[in-house]
Amino acid sequence: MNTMTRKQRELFEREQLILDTAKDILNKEGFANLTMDRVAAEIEYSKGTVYNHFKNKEEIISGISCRCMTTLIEYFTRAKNYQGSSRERISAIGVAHSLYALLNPAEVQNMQIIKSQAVREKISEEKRNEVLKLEQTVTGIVIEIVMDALKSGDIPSVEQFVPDGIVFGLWTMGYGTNLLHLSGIDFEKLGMKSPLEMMWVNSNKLLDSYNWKPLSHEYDIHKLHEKISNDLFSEELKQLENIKGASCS
Amino acid sequence: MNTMTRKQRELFEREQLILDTAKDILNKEGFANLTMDRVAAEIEYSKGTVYNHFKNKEEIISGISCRCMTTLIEYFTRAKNYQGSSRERISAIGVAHSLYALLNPAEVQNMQIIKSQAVREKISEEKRNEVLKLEQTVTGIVIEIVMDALKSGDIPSVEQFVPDGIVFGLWTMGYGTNLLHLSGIDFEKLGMKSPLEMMWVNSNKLLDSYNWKPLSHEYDIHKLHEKISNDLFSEELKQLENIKGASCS
DNA sequence: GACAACTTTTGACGTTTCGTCATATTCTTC
DNA sequence: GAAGAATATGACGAAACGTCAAAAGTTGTC
Repeated sequence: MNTMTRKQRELFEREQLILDTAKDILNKEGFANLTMDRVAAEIEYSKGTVYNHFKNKEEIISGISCRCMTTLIEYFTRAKNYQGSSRERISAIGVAHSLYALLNPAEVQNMQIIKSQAVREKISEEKRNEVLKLEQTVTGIVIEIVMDALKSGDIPSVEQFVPDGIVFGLWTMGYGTNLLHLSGIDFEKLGMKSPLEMMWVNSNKLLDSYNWKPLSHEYDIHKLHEKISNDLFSEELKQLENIKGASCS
Repeated sequence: MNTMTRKQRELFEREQLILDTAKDILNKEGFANLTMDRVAAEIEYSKGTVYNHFKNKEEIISGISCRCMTTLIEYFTRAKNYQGSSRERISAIGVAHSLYALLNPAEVQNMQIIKSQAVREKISEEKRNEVLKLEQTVTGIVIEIVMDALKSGDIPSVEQFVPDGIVFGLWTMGYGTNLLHLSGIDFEKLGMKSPLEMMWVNSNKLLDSYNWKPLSHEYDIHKLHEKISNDLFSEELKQLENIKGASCS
């Protein structure tokens, strides 16, 4: 039995339709072309109806962002549950992040938009907390892995603030990488490795410097990356191939 | 003799006035209240005149951002010219970044805004390149220090892509930290160190992992932080004290 | 199935802001 | 001081936002 009445279901589905439509416009035509009238026209309801669902444009953005983060959380959860050493599991988080960024470049941008003050300041307390909570879920997953590593002794617990330091380090590198990715610099042309590759190397170095065993010189980090990709994200890898293939032809 | 005519000087000064005014509004009342009419009223010129200087609102933001980056570049240059080991000089970059973020919290936000797609897509090619060029100046300074360290042997040049990796790592951590700083999470309340402190620790760990001598266990990183602050940024430290004092009373 | 009470949808409307442009004003030069 | 160039002005049209009274639809009751 469904817990929702038909009415509620309809409402919920329309909400998704609005988000889908808005996301489409956003991806295809950019933030400037995302207007309430446009969304209303596209879903073939009146503007008032759209406003019944979302108090303003910014809350639609927020809604899109939340759905994006839900996908990310799904990836991260898979990584957390990876069968392997704690170091492999935290590495899987890195792989998850990369794959997510590659598969959903537009979503990475969206998550950027919602972080800008202009959008943030127009969103209701409630919605802001929703985003915050999802963000905490994400960091929560990472913290769990770090805690496991501390308990099992894979990380020596000599220093204080180790978990925070590691999570903070990975978090900042991840977001910074996304930001750089959007900044319009073509790294390959400058003779640099791709941002995601550099991030993979650097986050491994960071983990090493926290003495998270086994240290990366004891194995091949690129092979591990491949192994995790295949083990956990084979489906996503295929999708990626399709996208790449399509954009080349 | 001045190279500009009086007319040009007036124009230039008005441009600065517009930027000052806009920055004030932005800081005090947020992005939403920054309107062209408002700026025009405040500087006591007509809207058309404002549009003579800046093609649209976004270009004003861009202008503010450029001025902010110029300040940052000044700080970074001071750090680069610090008399000491290469490791101390790169550390000075970290100190410069922290101090900058503490002294100009609003500017950090502004630089965030300009990175958002919504603003970016409305800025002319020309202005976008101006920002890009400043950004390259910033990274250029850091790269110079890394190169010096490689030449002097402070970093062993075993691996390829070392300079890019280091710059990329510091860059992403820096921007990520700024982002986190704005995200509205109160770290102290969560029992964590402040973002800037965590960044300081993590970036030192990153430098260690690239084997940048002397490694941080050979000295006290917190004392070094203090020393650099006093040597290079005593004026800025005083300003900081004033701000803190004011906000407590 | 008729009626009342309640919910949802609609789109016209007032408001704000943007960015333009014809006109007015000021400045420069001869 | 007049002609011509440069600059400033603010009224104006267009585009979006967000609201709200009225219309349409739904549900429950007799």
